[in-house]
Amino acid sequence: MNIGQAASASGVSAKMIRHYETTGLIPKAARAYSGYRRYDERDIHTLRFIRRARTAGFSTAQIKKLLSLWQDRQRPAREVKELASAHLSDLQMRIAELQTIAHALTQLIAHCHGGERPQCPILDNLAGDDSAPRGELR
Amino acid sequence: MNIGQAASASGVSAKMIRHYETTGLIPKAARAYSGYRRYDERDIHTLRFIRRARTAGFSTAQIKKLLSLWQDRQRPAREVKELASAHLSDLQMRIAELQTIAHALTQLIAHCHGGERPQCPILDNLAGDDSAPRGELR
DNA sequence: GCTTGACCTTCCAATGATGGCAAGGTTTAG
DNA sequence: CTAAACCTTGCCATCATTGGAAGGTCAAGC
Repeated sequence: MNIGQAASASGVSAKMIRHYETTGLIPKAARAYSGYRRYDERDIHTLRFIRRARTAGFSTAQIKKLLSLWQDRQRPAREVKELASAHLSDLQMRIAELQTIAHALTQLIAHCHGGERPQCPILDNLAGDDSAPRGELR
Repeated sequence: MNIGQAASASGVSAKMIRHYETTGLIPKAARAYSGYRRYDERDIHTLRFIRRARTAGFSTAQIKKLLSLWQDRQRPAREVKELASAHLSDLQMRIAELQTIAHALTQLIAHCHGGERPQCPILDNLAGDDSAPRGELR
C-alpha cells in the first residue's frame, strides 16, 4: 500500500502521515525500490488509532504516550485513565470558558435592537461603557 | 506614554501592540524623536476595546470589522449584531463539539477500572474495538 | 516505445496569536 | 558617568495542518 491508499484507508492525510513520521510519532515507513513509502494493515490500524485520538482532542504528545501504552501489553490501565482524565479536565475547562463567553454574548445580542440606528450595547460593552452592562465581556 | 505604559494601561502586551500595528489592526503609532512609539488616551481606549474583543474570542479579522463599526458613528447596529451572532454560532458549535467529546470520554473513563491490570476500554475504543463501546470517540 | 496523468518524493512556507531572545539604542535616576 | 530600565527591530518557536513547487515513478492507452 502506498501513502495515498494508507491515507484514505486511515482517514489521516498523506501530508500528516509524513509529518507524523518526521516528528517521530510513527516509525519510519518501509520503502519500495522507487522510494515510495509502503504501509501494511498494522500501520493502518495505528493511523486509525491516531486519527481517533486526534478527533478526541488529544495533543500529539499525549497521543505519543497513548500509543506507547497501547503497544505495551503490561501497561496499567491506571496510566491510561490518568492521561484521559487530565485531558477531560482540560476539555471541561475550555468548555466552561467558552460557555462564559457565550452567555455574555447572548445577553448582549439579546439587548441589541439590530436595526439601522447606531446605538449598540455590544459595542458599548466592548468599549468599556458599563452603563448598560448585562453580560460583561471582561 | 511609551509602549510599556500603554501595555499595562490597556492589558495588551507590548509585543502584541507592535504586532497589531504591523498587521494593520491599529494605525502606526506616532514616534518620539528617539523612535519610541507614543500613545495617548484614545489609543489606550482602542487597545482596551481590542483586548475585550479578544477575550470574547473574536478573531483579529472580526475585531478589525468591529473597530471600524465602532468608529463609524453612522453604523447600523444590525451589522454589529450580525457579526456578534455569527461569532456566537461559532462558539456554540465549538462548545457542542467539545461536549460531545467530553461526554464520550467521560463514559470511557467511568468504565476503566484504573488499576494495575492492562485491560482498558479507553485504549480499546481508540483502537476501534467496539466490543465494549460506551461513548465512541469517533 | 512513448505520452499522459496520477501518484509519489523532498523542501519550504504559511496559518493565528503569542512568547522569547538577541543585539543594540535611549532615557532616567543616582 | 554609569547602571537599570526601557525601547527598537528582527528572527525563531509554538501547534496541527495545509499548500505549493520542482522533480521522480508508475500504469494505462495509443
